Amino acid sequence: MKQVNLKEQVKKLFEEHLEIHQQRKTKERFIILDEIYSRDDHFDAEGLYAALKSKKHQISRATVYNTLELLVECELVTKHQFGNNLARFEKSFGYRQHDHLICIDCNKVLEFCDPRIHQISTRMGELLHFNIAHHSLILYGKCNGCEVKEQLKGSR
Amino acid sequence: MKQVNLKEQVKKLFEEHLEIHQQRKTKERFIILDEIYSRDDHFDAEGLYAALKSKKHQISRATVYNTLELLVECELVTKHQFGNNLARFEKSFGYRQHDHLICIDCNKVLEFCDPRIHQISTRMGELLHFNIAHHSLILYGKCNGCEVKEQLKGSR
DNA sequence: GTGCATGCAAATCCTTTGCAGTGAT
DNA sequence: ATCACTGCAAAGGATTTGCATGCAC
Repeated sequence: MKQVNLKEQVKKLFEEHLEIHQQRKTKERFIILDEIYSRDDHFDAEGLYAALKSKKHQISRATVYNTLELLVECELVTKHQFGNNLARFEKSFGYRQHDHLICIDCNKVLEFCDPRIHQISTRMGELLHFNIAHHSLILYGKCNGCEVKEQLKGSR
Repeated sequence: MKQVNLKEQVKKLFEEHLEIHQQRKTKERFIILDEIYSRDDHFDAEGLYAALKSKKHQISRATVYNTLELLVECELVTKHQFGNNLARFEKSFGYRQHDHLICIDCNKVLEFCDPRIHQISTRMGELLHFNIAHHSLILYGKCNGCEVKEQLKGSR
């Protein structure tokens, strides 16, 4: 039942955020939030739109973009730019802060944590007089599978 | 005369790269390389195109994009995605590897170095069986100036 | 009822592509 | 002389915007 509780929690948080900012609690917004917290990947706006459509929800692209922005603002969703110019998103409530590792061949995304990143962030903020809000660390490389595939191709 | 030597060095490196890959040494390519190594900022493709135009060089956008890609391939230029979906570039030969700190209000870019990032990169590569090629670490925050400005606005 | 949010389509921004002409090899 | 590279303009993909309609308040 952990899933259910998580969804209820984020829904409550979203409602609070909307109330505080005097924004409306439309059904579209909650359908989108629910869909995002049903997924477990790094999706893009178009993919989310398609998923909603396939579930017979008539929600426009504009609303998808609009709601994603709202959810990023209230920190229930995180936005990433993984190299290509296509924004990717992931749910962010209830998960430990983490960073990403991406395969430059197959685009597979892995996650990892390292406390040193937070240390670096804090230290550099102090040193350079910046009030750090968040960060993005992406390691680009080739995953084992793609590495092997390439070697096979090379030796042909 | 350090500048001149640097420009000569990168020109030589670019020529070698072109020869090895059997690509042509066109004057446009060298004009673009020279312009990039005359700058000292994080520019975008359009800005580079505009700079060339203002210097009376008739170089098309297509060639600018094409050459940037070439220069990224031979590692004379680095490409970044700083949040928004607009690629930014900087010269990368002769400079220590570094990461970036960006003001989310005024877009100011600062640079910093921390050896721990390389350690993290190596460690995670081993742990997750990735052959890491490069990384991107961006710290987002507010610079002192913007921070002060905001406080003034708040207390009005 | 008021006016914010939606849906739709058009507009915009950045980047890539197709193609005819040019110039490096 | 060949054919990779260029310039141009059109296409493309992601995102934003304008406006009429709908619905949360």
